[in-house]
Amino acid sequence: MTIRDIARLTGYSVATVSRVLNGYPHVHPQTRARILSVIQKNGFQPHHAARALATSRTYILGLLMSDITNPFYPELARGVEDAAAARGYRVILCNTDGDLQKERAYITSLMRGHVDGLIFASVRLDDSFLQYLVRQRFPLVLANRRFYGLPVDSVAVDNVLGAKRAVSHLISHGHQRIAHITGPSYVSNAVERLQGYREAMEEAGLKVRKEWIVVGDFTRRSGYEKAMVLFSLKPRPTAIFAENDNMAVGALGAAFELGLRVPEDVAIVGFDDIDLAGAEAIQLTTVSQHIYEMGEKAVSLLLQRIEAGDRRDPTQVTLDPTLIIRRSCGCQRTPARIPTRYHKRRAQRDV
Amino acid sequence: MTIRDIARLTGYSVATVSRVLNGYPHVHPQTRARILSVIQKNGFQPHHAARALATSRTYILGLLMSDITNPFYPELARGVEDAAAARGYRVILCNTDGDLQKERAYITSLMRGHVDGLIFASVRLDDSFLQYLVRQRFPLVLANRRFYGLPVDSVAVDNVLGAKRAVSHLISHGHQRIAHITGPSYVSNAVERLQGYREAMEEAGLKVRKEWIVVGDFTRRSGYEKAMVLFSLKPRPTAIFAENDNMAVGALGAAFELGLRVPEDVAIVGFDDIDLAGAEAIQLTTVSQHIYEMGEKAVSLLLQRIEAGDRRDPTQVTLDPTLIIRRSCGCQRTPARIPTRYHKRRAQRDV
DNA sequence: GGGAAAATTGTAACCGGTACCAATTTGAAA
DNA sequence: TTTCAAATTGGTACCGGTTACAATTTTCCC
Repeated sequence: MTIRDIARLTGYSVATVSRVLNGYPHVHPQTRARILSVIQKNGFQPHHAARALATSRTYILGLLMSDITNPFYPELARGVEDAAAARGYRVILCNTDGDLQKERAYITSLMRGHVDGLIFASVRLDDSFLQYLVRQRFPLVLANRRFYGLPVDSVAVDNVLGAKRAVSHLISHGHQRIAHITGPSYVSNAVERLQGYREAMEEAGLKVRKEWIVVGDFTRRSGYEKAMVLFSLKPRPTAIFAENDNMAVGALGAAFELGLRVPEDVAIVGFDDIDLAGAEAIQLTTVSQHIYEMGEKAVSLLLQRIEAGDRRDPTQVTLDPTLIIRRSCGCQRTPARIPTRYHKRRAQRDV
Repeated sequence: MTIRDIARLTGYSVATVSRVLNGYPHVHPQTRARILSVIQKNGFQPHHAARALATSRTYILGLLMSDITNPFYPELARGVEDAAAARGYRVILCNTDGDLQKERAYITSLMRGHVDGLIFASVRLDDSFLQYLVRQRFPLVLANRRFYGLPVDSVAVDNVLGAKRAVSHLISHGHQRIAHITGPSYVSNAVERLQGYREAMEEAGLKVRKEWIVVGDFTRRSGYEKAMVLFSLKPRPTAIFAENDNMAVGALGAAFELGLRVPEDVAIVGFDDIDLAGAEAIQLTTVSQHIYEMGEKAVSLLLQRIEAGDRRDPTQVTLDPTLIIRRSCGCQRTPARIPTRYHKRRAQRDV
């Protein structure tokens, strides 16, 4: 069933049918009604590829991320997908594992008649290739990553401010030995959050011992391992600020394993506010970077770029980080355990 | 830069260039070399939409799921994406929120020249529409869901067996009052897992009290709430088998909030083995349904269907559920806490 | 050297829409 | 009634590939 079939069935030309399909003016209401009813009756749908070829618009966006399995991304992807769907766009998902080869392969393949624009979520990508893309004027936007000195749209939180808020909160709880799990130095987020940590400490007149700063890689595993290192320090830090929730949850696990109570023995604060952070069993205090909104915003920037082309100046959107207070910082205590006596009794009854 | 440009630059015809692009035989090695070098030099990439229109193959798959934010799906999506990418396919992500309208809208739009096939991950979809799709012979496969009586490819675990293994394990720990958080009865997984629970109890000669079976909706929140209900029962169940990890984690939170130790006061077992279940802070014993492999398998079934058409009989792949033993079932104890004395000392030094 | 088969290459008609331009019809003013 | 602009509709050349078929060249064997 093609547009020509509809033309034949209705007795009109393909041009008129096309006009009806696209809601153009200069079509007699009666004609429109007749054609629409035939379209309806036959369940006709315009062919995507044909339309894309003719208009050179696919209404598909490409979303590149390192790994959807990392709990940060599903929420971003959801924000992107919802915003895209609301404006008639579909989303192609690409996992690159932070592998430059994969990134480039995806990009070059997607650029040619595949997608109308690309969203790079915390993508690595060397300067030269990104520069090349920008010069090509292919619509793209960076999310959760900055690239200074290049005229490109981007969305990210104010990382320095977010980190400062987290650390200041810990300080307000009376903590002085605050350790920090940072990320690889080639990630702009890591650098900025580390800076925020330093500034907050300095402004409070606290000095930072260098063994308090350990480098993770944003995985839960690395958070666990690095926290283990921190917990072996003497004197032990009384609080940890981890640069993402993943690592904070790992640190939580390390504390648990050592029998340290959170927040009584050690306070922990994360960054991101992934969904899990709010779980009753976790209750992680963290800095929200409004991941979902970041996804939405990335789409709206991208669509502006697609529709307005390079008549627009590149804009850098900065989201305001907000501290989400839960249990792990010390604002709420750990629930008391049911006394052992009670358990003994119950156990006896069981037998 | 089109194929005609390459033809002009090399002096050959578009047909020959096309043959080179597609690696067809009957091209002189020298010709191939020359054309390839020109393609290389100009960074030519064939236009996706044009190729799709000509061949009526898009090399895109559609993946429908309720919500990528649900921790079950990212891993599935990753399995799908990896398997697809390995065979030259891209994946379009669709969040339907289990909304039948959205599902149908996505499907009808994607079917026309958009994707070569669809993967329905635990999709609701009424019988009639699914039947219609099957009759249309559009390539599709069901993942994490069965549809009995319809000739359609599908992948799923053996839910009954998985549930039995989970419950039997709890029984082997000496539990007798084992409660169960099930899912909505319109979900085939829920029905089957509930059946497995019943069978395991029955085979062990344990009777099931009806208040031990509570209905959740697979969200963490519902796991939390239903566990709270279970914990208020007298006598309190000594173990809970939740039908997915999400709800099990919710139950963990409820236990924590009431000061109940897991596994000493209450054992908890989940289903799925999402990534989080292995976190040190959670350590959830669960039944793995090999989510990643499920995604891979779904793709391989779908591609077979796409390539072989209806010459293939529909196949139902059943994955073997394996019990992943961690802490929450009672095989490992909760680490002892560092004595309070020690904390006091530390606190004094702090001031 | 002749002739058939195989190898190589070219021509042009699709695929299913869109959109420019022209043709025709309609409506209103003159 | 004539005239002209606006409204409506049709014809057809694209978009950028693929591929059936034809044409040409080369290879091989007797």
